[in-house]
Amino acid sequence: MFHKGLNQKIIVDATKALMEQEGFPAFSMRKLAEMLNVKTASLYAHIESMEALFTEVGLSALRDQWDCLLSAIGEQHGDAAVTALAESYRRFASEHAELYKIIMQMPTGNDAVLKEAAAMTAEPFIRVLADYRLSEEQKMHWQLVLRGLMHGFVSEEQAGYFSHYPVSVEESYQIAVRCMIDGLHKEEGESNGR
Amino acid sequence: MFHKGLNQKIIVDATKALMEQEGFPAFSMRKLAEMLNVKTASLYAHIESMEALFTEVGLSALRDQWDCLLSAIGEQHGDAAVTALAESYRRFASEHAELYKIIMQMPTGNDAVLKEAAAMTAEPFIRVLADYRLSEEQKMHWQLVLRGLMHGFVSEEQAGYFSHYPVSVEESYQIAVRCMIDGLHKEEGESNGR
DNA sequence: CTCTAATCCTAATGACGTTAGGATTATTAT
DNA sequence: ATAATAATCCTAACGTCATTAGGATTAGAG
Repeated sequence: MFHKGLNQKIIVDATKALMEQEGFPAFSMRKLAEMLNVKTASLYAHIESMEALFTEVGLSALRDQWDCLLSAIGEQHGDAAVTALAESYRRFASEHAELYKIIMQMPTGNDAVLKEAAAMTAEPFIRVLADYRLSEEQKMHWQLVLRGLMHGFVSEEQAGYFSHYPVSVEESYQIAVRCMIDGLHKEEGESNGR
Repeated sequence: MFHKGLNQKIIVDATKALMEQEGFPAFSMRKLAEMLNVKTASLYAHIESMEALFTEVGLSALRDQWDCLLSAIGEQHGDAAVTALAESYRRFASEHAELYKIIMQMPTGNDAVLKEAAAMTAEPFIRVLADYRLSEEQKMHWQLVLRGLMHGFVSEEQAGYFSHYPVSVEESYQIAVRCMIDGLHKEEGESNGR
């Protein structure tokens, strides 16, 4: 049985499926090859290394996240758009916890990949902040602030540090997001788009 | 050469040193054994497994963090205490980036360990929030909010997602912390320690 | 001074990622 | 149609990894 029609896209998609199913730490080239009814060595005709594969998987997952966030924002603007972004950000991360881990582990090392990943991550936040009367520099700051908050919340939650708390984590998240929105308005008021 | 006086504390300390020096992913039992002038197998007389070792290392790192944060807060109160906590949180994470990764990777699985880790992580935040006129439930929410923000910021920074930005990340962090403090005061005003 | 328990070693196992080189099939040029 | 070329997948092997079993050596208790 030769020429089974293997290619990079098939391998990347299978890797994503395997990781979502068994978890990121349990992944191995052997299991991936078994899943594709192929010997492990055959994979190396289409990918350079496992690390390179992880990069491709990360970029693919990042595109999934990008789609999810942008479609959640839709045609909304201002506070509603921020709220929608925050809600969909947390939902994507919890529904694709393993892929989310890869996204966060990916950019170490390769600078070109880092820039592509950073741009894709930033876009939904840039879009949502466009409606606020802030300078470009302020928007940049608030982009980092929003991303930090959302990622941090999701990350602590996934690590398990927020379990066993006698309060609704969902509600905590909403408090945080509302706090950010208040902060955005305060900043708008203090310096009218200087 | 027998009976070299190996014990768990020595192994844990050496692991921390090795990780801080060469990074978390580069760690191996071989290197650890070499560092201690011992064969790899000998380590297993004092630790159950590598994962168990990681747990001990994580708890030890968490104690280091606990010391660092509490001494930074010192006798300060209110907004000054929150600011000091935020500043020291970010500093500890950047000075001990590899240990910080372990802290965040540790609690998966073992529930007893998770509770100990969660309690130790929470304490500095609980102390800082004690000065605000808020209900216990509100304090709980804001503890999660503050932790989420600080961790998220630090984590994105370490992953590399905040590099190549034409603004001072330090300043972004201060904006975020000030926003949180404003939020705390607003919450105090709306419901006087209900 | 002997017995026991702890300590450390040698040796081996199985899983892992990765590479080299050969066999087989598809594609292209004649 | 057929020969030359390229792509695809395989077998086999290597070195590294964490981990375990069992034996040799040493320290401390009776």
